[in-house]
Amino acid sequence: MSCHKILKAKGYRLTPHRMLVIEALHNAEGHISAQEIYKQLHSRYPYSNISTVYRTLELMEKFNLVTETDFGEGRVRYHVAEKGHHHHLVCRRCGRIMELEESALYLLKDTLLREYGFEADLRHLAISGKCAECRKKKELP
Amino acid sequence: MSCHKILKAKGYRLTPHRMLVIEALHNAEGHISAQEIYKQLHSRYPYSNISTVYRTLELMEKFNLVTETDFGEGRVRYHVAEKGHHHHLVCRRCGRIMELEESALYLLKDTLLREYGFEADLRHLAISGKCAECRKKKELP
DNA sequence: TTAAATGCAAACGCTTTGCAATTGA
DNA sequence: TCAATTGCAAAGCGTTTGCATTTAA
Repeated sequence: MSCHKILKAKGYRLTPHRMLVIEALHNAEGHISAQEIYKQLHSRYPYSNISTVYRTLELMEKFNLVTETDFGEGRVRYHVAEKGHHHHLVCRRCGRIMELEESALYLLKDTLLREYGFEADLRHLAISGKCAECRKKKELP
Repeated sequence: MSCHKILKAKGYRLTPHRMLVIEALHNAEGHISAQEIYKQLHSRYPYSNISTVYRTLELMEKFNLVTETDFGEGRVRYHVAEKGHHHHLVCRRCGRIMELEESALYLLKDTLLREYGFEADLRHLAISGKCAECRKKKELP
C-alpha cells in the first residue's frame, strides 16, 4: 500500500492506529465518513479513539492520499485517492448515488480553464438532482 | 415581496419574526448563513431567536423561496430564490468566489439528462479549485 | 378562540483542542 | 533518548428539539 510508503517517506511514523485507519479506508466499499471509520475500528479494537481517526485523515489529506466528497449530508466522506476519483449524481428524492463518467466533465473543466482561468478540482464533485426513476413519479420537487 | 404573498397564500402567518428573516435575506449582498441572519437580526432586535430563524428558513426552503449553497465551509448559505440563481467558482487557496455564467453549465446539464436521465439541480453548485491568480503563484495544491 | 408560531434551554452530531502520558525510530 | 503520537475529556460549532407560552387570524 503506497499510503504507508508515502507517510514513511515524509518522516511520519506508521503506528498501529494509522495502519488501521488506512486499512479501513482501503476496505471501504465506497466513500466512508470519519465516524464510520471509527465505529468499524472501535468494534474490532475497543481502544481506538476518534481524535486519532481525525488526525490521521487530516494527515492523509495533507498529502493527497485521500479525497473528500460532500454528498450534502452535513459531513464529508473520504476515499483513497489511489483508487481513482469518481464523480457522483445524488438523487435528492431517493438518495441514490450514481457514478458519473469522468468524460462528462471534460468539457466543463476545459471551459472553466479557458474562459475563467479557473483550474477546477472536480475530484470532489457531487451533483444533486433527481434520478430517472424519481422523475417518472412526478411528485414533490 | 412575493415571499410574503406565497407564505400567506399557503396559509402561513406573516409574523414579525418571519418578516425580519425575509428582509435580512433580501438585503443580503450575496449568500448568507443562518447564523449571520441571526446575528444581524439580534443586533437590531435583541429578542430574536435562533430557532425561529432556522424554522423560517426551513419553511422557505420547503416552498423554494430560498436556495441553499454549500461553499465547503461546513455550513450552508441561503439566497432568495427570486433573485435568480448563480453558480460559483471557489478558490480553495485564497477563498475568492467568482460567479459563473449559467451558460457554462448548459452543456453539462444536457449531457446528464440525455445520458443519465438525471435532472441536475445546479442552483446549488459551487465548484472548488484554484483561481487564475493563485495558479500563477505555483505553491501548495 | 384556537391552531400556529415562538422562546428557551437542553441536546445533538460532528469535529477540534489542550495537555499529560505513551511510544516508535 | 526524545520528538512524535496518542488518549482523554472538554469544548466548539452549527443545528435541532420538546415543551410551555404567546400570538395572529
